[in-house]
Amino acid sequence: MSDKSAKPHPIEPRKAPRQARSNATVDAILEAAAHILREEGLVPFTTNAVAQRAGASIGSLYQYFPGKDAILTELIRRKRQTMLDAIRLAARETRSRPFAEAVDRLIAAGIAHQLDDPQVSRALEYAESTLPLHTETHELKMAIVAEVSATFAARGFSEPEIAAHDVVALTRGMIDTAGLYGETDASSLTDRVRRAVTGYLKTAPKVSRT
Amino acid sequence: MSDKSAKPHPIEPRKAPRQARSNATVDAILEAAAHILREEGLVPFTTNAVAQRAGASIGSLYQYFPGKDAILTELIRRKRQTMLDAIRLAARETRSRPFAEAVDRLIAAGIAHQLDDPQVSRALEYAESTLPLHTETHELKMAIVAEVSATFAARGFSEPEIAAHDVVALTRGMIDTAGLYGETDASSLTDRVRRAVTGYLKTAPKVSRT
DNA sequence: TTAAAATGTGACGGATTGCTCATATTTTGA
DNA sequence: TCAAAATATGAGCAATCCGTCACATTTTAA
Repeated sequence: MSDKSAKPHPIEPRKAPRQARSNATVDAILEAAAHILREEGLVPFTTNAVAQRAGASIGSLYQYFPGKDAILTELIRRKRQTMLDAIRLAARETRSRPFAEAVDRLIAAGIAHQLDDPQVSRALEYAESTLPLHTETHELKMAIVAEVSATFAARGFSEPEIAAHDVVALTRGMIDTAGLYGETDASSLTDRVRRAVTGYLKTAPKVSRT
Repeated sequence: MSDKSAKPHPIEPRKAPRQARSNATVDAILEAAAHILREEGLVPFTTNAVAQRAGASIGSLYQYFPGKDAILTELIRRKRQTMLDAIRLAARETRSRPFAEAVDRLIAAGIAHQLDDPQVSRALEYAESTLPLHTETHELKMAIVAEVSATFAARGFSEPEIAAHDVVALTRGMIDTAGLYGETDASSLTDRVRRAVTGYLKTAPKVSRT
């Protein structure tokens, strides 16, 4: 009856490390966090466990993070930034290359993001849905769609945003499934994803040349 | 140092209810479990919370389930059975219908499964990855692929398993993303998924008619 | 009717988790 | 050099959570 449901755990970091030593501590904490997510998952992911694994004291941990959710948030933000950078790089480096190559590079960026550390990715993915990060999530998706969309628009597709949205979604689906099955052959996966994307794009409307 | 990582929580139900009363209790527990997953997620999902919400005592709960994981497992199994039934029905009812209609029906079954109760679906999806259910997961995927594959084979595709695998994966990706965005317009989603599937299938090899 | 089986109850003990705080150590900057 | 700022420590408390167990109630079936 009471609002037990709302658990507004703080998300933002407490204070930024100012010295090299504390910087190392924060890094160690984040690495330990990723390690636990990778090896044991979200359930045994506790502040005490993270601190211990990081070789730091709980006190130190709480100096920089107000709780486990803040650690997860930081992990998510870093991973996202990495992927977005890769996608932007791929898009920009293939501006004047053949379309097929541009598509390949974008797919490769997405695959790298998910296939690298799939356990951690999956855990963070679910964690994200329980965190108040929806605004950021939306912004990220928008940024990704914007990049892909620009690439499509430059090649004459008339509804680049929709195409980008759907291409990203179906690519994600295939990549996730592959990760689930423990597929490690990126080239085979790339090949099949390319076929799906290409097939889909053939049905997408193009700007009519009058 | 010790193997704290392995937490082999029991998964199988303890005993089956024999009377109508206990049957109702088990149902209430499962409904309460779904409710908590839907409203609060995996973190506040505790045995005590489930029992309280179900209007049963913890003692009763532990009479039928050895722990929270067993409840999640049962939830997953029931949901899966429902979806598989729907897919089989769709496949069988469209055996002698136009191919486009068969594809639509299969897509609709998948969409219904995910768009109905997306919060619960997401929670169960992550939970599944932490449970020793991989064998069952694989069997389910095989069963689904088998149905879709049979449909494809009957229409002359020469690599129906691969096509089915990829179509299921990309469909899942689009549906999941839609669920994430809170899309509720099933018709729009169906339309876009159909375009993706159709586009992909156009690149799939067909049996050559000699 | 009645004994056995099935079912339901919830207080509670042991274990875990989140997190603080008083205190110790290191680094900085003047 | 040395006081202030930054950083690190970990015992320990409050708040859960899990899960059992002794006992009460209901249902079954002979």
